[in-house]
Formats: sequence, C-alpha cells, structure tokens
Amino acid sequence: MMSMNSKQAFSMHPILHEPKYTPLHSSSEAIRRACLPTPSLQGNIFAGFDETLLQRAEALAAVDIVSQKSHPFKPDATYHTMTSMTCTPTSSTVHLHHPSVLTGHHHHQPSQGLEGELLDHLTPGISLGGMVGPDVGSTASHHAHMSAINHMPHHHPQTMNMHQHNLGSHTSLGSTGESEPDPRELESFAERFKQRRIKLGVTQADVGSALANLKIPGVGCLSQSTICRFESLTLSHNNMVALKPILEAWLEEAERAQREKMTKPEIFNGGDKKRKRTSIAAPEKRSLEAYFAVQPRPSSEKIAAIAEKLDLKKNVVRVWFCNQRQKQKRMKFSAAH
DNA sequence: ATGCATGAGAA
DNA sequence: TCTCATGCATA
Repeated sequence: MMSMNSKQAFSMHPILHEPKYTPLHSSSEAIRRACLPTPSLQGNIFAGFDETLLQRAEALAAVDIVSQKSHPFKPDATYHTMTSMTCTPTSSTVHLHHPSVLTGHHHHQPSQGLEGELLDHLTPGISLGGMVGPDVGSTASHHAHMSAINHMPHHHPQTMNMHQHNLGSHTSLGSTGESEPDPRELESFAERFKQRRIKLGVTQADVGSALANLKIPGVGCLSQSTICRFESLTLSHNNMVALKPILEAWLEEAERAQREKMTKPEIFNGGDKKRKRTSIAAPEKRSLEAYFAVQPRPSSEKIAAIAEKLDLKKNVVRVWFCNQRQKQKRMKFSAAH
C-alpha cells in the first residue's frame, strides 16, 4: 500500500518511554573518575600550575607543526553561523534511553585517564591495553510503555532538531535472542546487514528514514550517520545492541517487500536553514589533542584557558573534549575483543 | 565517513 | 557538568 512517496521521514518523534537504566555510567564512571589524576585542581592553583600544563601540552603539540607552519591565516576559522536564532528548539525531542541489555557483567575498569593513549585511538590493532571498553552496566530495569508513534505526512522544513534519542533496548526479547553481548555477533551482523542492504539497493539514508515505516513503538527514523556508524561499528556497544533488532526487523521487512513486489523509495525534501559546522584548524586541533593527552577532563577553568589560548570559543573547546571522550569509548576494536 | 553539536537524563 | 545517543553539515 502506500505507493506514494509521501514520506517525510523527518519530524516524527516517537515517544517511547522506557524506563531508565542503570547502566553504565554509574559504576564505570566512578571507576574512571577515580583513576583520574586530578580530582580537583583548579581555582587558584590554576594560575601557576596550569600555565605550565598548558604550555607543556602546547609545546608538545608544536613540535609536530613547526615545519608546516607557514600560513598566516587566522585560526579563528571556526565559522559558524549563530546557532541562536536559527533553530527552533522546541520541537520535541523525546528521548528515551535506556540501555540495557548487555549482559555483560563484565566490569572492567577503564583505565583511561592515563595520559598518552589518546593519540592512538586509531591504532589499528588489536586490543590496546584494555582501555576503553563498553562498560555496560548490566542493570536493566525495564518497564516498557510507550506512547505513540506519530507519522504525519508533512515535513517540517526546519529540520533542526528532531532528535529522537531513544533506543534502549533492554533484554526484553522474550523470543529467541536474549541479549547478545557478543561483539563478534554484532560485527558479523553489521557486515551482513551492509551487504544485504546494498543488495536491496538502498542507501544508508534510505534505511534510516524507512525505519519509521516499521512503526515499531518508540522507533522513528534514524540518520544516515547512525546507519553508517552501525555498519562500521563506530557506536558504543550499548547502542549497537539496541539498534540491532531494529535494523534486523527493517531488513527482513525490506527483503520481504521486495520479494513480493517493489520497493518504495523514500525521498525526502530539503529544508531551509542550515547550521554551519565549526571547523577547528589543524594547529589548534593538535594543541587540543596534546591537552587531552595530559588531561582528558579539564575543569571549566582550564577549558576557558585553553579556549583563550587557541582563540576558540569556550563551548567549542568543551564540546571537543566531550566528543573526544566519546570517541575513545566507541566500539570497533576497543572493547572486549 | 566523520567532525562538531544538541539535548535528555544522571551525577 | 558530564555522558550518551544522535543528527546536521561537510570532506
């Protein structure tokens, strides 16, 4: 049915409220924090000591760039159009997360905190010394209940925030698959998923928007980014586990549909205003990495200091650190492999 | 494919 | 304020 393409995938927010979870952060975070070297230094000490720290990090970062420093260009390259009026933040961002799943009672302590590992989060190798791991908590409290799914045939041009952070699947799959804490399982699934998806001739973006058609309670559409990250395993273990059943359902459905007839390509339309992505220049980025190696969790004051030295907005620096930390925790060769 | 950003929820 | 799940924008 619905042969038209009235899909607008966007602007729908499923609301599903699931419980909350006890997961990971609690314990693992505590541990993580405990490992950090600086419990609380800031404030005054910051005056003298910090300078040193910053300089050291900066110097560290500098060695790498001395030779290529030939541009007289302003690092203020971060061009962003104000994020202020452009967005209409009111939409709804229903979020629900609850992680869950994870059977893992594997608590391993993330021994990150030690400086020096950040620069190589890209090491192809194998398990690094056990840093970064999916510290999944294992508590799953669930009580499901959701609310409605809405799919209106209209598209909002202001695609600003339609985040629907949700997804937390808990081990509620009564049927067969309990929870597969098994990373290998996820990896192979992701790979097969990609192949079958390609075979179906759909793009990652198509999959994302098509998910809304599944009408699974609490599940709306996802972005191309997320589908891509799922396929490349660059999501947290928790997130992978939560998304798997959903994508699996879509796959089955899509193959069934194709088999029976034809596919309905979903296309969506464009919106209007766009936000500009801040771009941190290479030199500044190197400095940030150096700082991060020394202190992954700088205090607000330090962030301000760093921001000033690099001539970046404080918030940009803060977010950069957040994203950097998140990166370390991603899957793909990081965890319990 | 990935960098920077937002926002809900938990500390 | 941080984490985490996600997304827009862009390389």
